[in-house]
Amino acid sequence: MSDTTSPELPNTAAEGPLSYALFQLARAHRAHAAAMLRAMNLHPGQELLLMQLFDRDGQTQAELLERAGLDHSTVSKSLRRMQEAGLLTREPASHDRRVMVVHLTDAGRALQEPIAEMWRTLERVSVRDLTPEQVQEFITCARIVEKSVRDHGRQPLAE
Amino acid sequence: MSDTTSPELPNTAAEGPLSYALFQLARAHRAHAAAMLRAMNLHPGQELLLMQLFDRDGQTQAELLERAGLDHSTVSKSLRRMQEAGLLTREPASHDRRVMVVHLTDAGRALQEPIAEMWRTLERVSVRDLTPEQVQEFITCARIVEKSVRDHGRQPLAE
DNA sequence: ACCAATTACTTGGCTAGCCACACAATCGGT
DNA sequence: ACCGATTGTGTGGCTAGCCAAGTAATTGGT
Repeated sequence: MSDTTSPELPNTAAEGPLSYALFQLARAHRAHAAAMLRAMNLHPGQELLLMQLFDRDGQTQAELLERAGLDHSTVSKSLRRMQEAGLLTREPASHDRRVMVVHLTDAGRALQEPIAEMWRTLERVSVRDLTPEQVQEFITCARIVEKSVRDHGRQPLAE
Repeated sequence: MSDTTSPELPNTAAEGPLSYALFQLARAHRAHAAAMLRAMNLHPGQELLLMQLFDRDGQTQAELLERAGLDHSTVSKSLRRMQEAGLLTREPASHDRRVMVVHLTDAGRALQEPIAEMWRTLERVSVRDLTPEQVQEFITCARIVEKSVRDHGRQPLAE
């Protein structure tokens, strides 16, 4: 079985306690999600595009990459592999022959419930030792930090 | 400039609110770290190995991958590239010719302060809109969730 | 003393993800 | 009507990261 021991924290990590804790948590969390995704023959990241298609089938690649927040080349390659895997189809739009319209196949739609179950399981495990108040506070803080980081990207120093 | 708009959250994400918020936060956070690492000609992940070497120079690859929590092949390739970049040296140990002992070069050691500064900057941006109490609570919860996820990997169902 | 098991590392193969570049189709200004 | 700018997508190249298989050196059991 894989090594589940928490990594030793280097001294430099003390320069960013929250950042380093977040980084380690995210890796463990993502690894656990990846293991469940692999059980349904999906690679990490593919579920995000599928989830967008569950909400609205027939989106263009531009819409998908915008909503998923990914690079266009990443989406292009990932969709091609999922097409080869029989999860979706890609056809050029009639009105604009540049855009590729993406549709789920039955096999793709069949993953909706397994993916939802994956998120439920991941959530159940994650919040296992937290109080409901801690869960809410964590989510609130996560969104605040995410906004801070994103805004800083736009406006490096607004002082 | 890159797209800093927060991705649209799919309906399926509601199945795991904390998990999805964590996932989105981690991506934005990591992207910001990656941008700063790129400014010092480092790729994401390389700073983790360097930080271990800052703490103790002359470790073996086995020690490094254990402490960093990475796959041995990932470490092998990453160290080779950093060696080619002149950041470190790898030499077989005299007592056991299987093990590779890793030493920092001057160029590698020179990155200690820039990496520390990167973590400080990342931390400053991250906690910008949080109270000190929220920061502490977030770190506490992050460690609890990390432990829950790791333990679940070892012991899927202990009921 | 010898051979199997273990250990440390390397390599190959795959996908995610980014950037940079290329290309085709559409749009827009003149 | 034309030509430049923009938009949507694809491709190549790079690294991270995982798994699986392979190699070399050491250890251990008989």
